[in-house]
Amino acid sequence: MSVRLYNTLTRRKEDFSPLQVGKAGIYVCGITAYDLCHIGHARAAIVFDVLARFLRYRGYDVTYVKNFTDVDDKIIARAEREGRTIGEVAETFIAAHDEDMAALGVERATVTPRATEHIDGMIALIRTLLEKGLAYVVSGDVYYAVERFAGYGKLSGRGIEEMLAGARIDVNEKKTNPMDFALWKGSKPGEPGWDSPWGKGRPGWHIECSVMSQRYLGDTFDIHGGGEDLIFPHHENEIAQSEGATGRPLARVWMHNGFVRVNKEKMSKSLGNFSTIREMLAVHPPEVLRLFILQSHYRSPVDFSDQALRETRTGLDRFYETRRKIQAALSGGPAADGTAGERLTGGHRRLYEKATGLQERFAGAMDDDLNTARAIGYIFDGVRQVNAYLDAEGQAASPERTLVLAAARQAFDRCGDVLGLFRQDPRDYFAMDQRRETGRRGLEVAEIEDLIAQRLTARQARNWAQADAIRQRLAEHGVILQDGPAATTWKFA
RNA sequence: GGCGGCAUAGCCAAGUGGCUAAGGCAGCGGUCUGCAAAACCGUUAUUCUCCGGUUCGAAUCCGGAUGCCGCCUCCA
Repeated sequence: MSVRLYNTLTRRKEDFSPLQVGKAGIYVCGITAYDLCHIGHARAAIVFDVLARFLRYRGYDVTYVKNFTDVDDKIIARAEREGRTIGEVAETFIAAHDEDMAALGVERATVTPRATEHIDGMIALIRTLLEKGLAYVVSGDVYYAVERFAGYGKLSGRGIEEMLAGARIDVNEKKTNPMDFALWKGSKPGEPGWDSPWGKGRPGWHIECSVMSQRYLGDTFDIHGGGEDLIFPHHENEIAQSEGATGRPLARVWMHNGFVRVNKEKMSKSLGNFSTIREMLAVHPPEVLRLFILQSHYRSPVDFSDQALRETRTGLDRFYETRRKIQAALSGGPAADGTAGERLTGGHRRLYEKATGLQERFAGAMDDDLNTARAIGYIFDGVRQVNAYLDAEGQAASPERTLVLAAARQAFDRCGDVLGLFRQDPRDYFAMDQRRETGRRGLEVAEIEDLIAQRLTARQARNWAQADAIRQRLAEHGVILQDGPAATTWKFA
């Protein structure tokens, strides 16, 4: 079974076959560093993080390039407004981006180039395009002549004519064709800029990606990704630039993640209905955000709401409850003692086979265009089976139980590694949640635990009325108690 | 106006020609518990927006209708 990926270019799922056996080169358009990242950025980052992780799991040597756009009109505008340089503004938001992504468990890309580090390359590429007659200079600006590139529109599936029919593009007298786009923009006095053969100026938005992808991955590489809003014009223009210059295909597979919506409406900067990652993390555990996103297929739209996120948290809590039980059973139990899985019988054997088969089923779902939703379904199926086992034949410690639960734990860990989920220590997961929620609700962990201790005393005296009164009092603050055989644990509702 | 996507239970969400339509959340009944909570067991879509068609067989393919959404402009 090989990895199959949906290719926007062909509108089909295709078997992934890299240019070089065993290697995969991926380029994903990163952020423009002029503001905090929102949950749409989080989705794109998480989706392609999972792609890279899964390809590595499948044995590919992955080179993942994700750029930072650190020069652009919006950065310039913000810098002007705040009396800072564009470098300072970009630096601020790149650092914030890195923090947010780390919180969400997004691994750093192999290479994270910045546009301003590649101005020379951009100038060289624009020169080539001018030499090939694909671009023209107008008073300090350079434009790409779209109608001279035969393949223009092949990614987004439309022709120049029909795009013009829709015509909401701004009128710019300098352009020969309204669809032409800027490769280089001359700087106005006072604006930042770089010297070029066409005067002081700055690059257009699309040229950086053509240059950086070629620099780190070559003329043609395996996978190019980004949000679906980048299909047009950004990726279409990248194709025109790169393929126009090299005469070779840019990327073999184009992957685009679907949008984040809020109340059934596209979430976007222009609509102003966006939540930053930070705002979300103040209310929800980071792993819940990640799980919520991966519970839908990456190409479908996903609708955020507090309600939906709370439900996801309930599910994730359940996973970690089970993980905690496995941990407890394994730390107290005897060694597996050379017991062979093949010799197990009954319930031990059933779970052992489920556990050892989980990875394969999981990977099969992931092979099918990164079907994380189905893959996660298999994991939760495994969770239920582990719980059922622990309620039945797994109650007593035994070498068999150790073997079976260790197999289950390993299966969860291997799958979790690919998703970037399910890998915290259960104690840390619950403790983190408790810390955030006590902070939000103005409670103290010590207070709560003191009440729990008082209730224990009452319970030992069989004073149920008082014990229940304490539980009720905690419940009013959203604290739910769980009396276990060894101790009482608690969490927020 | 042009192009494209989606429509599966109370909600979220897999499933793209053939085994009982995954999984999560919520609900209900039961087991366990001092009572709860958690966990488990059972249960909640004879049917996949509607109407036609292809096929031995369709949620899955084709045609049409309706509804929702996205792109065509900076956007992950």
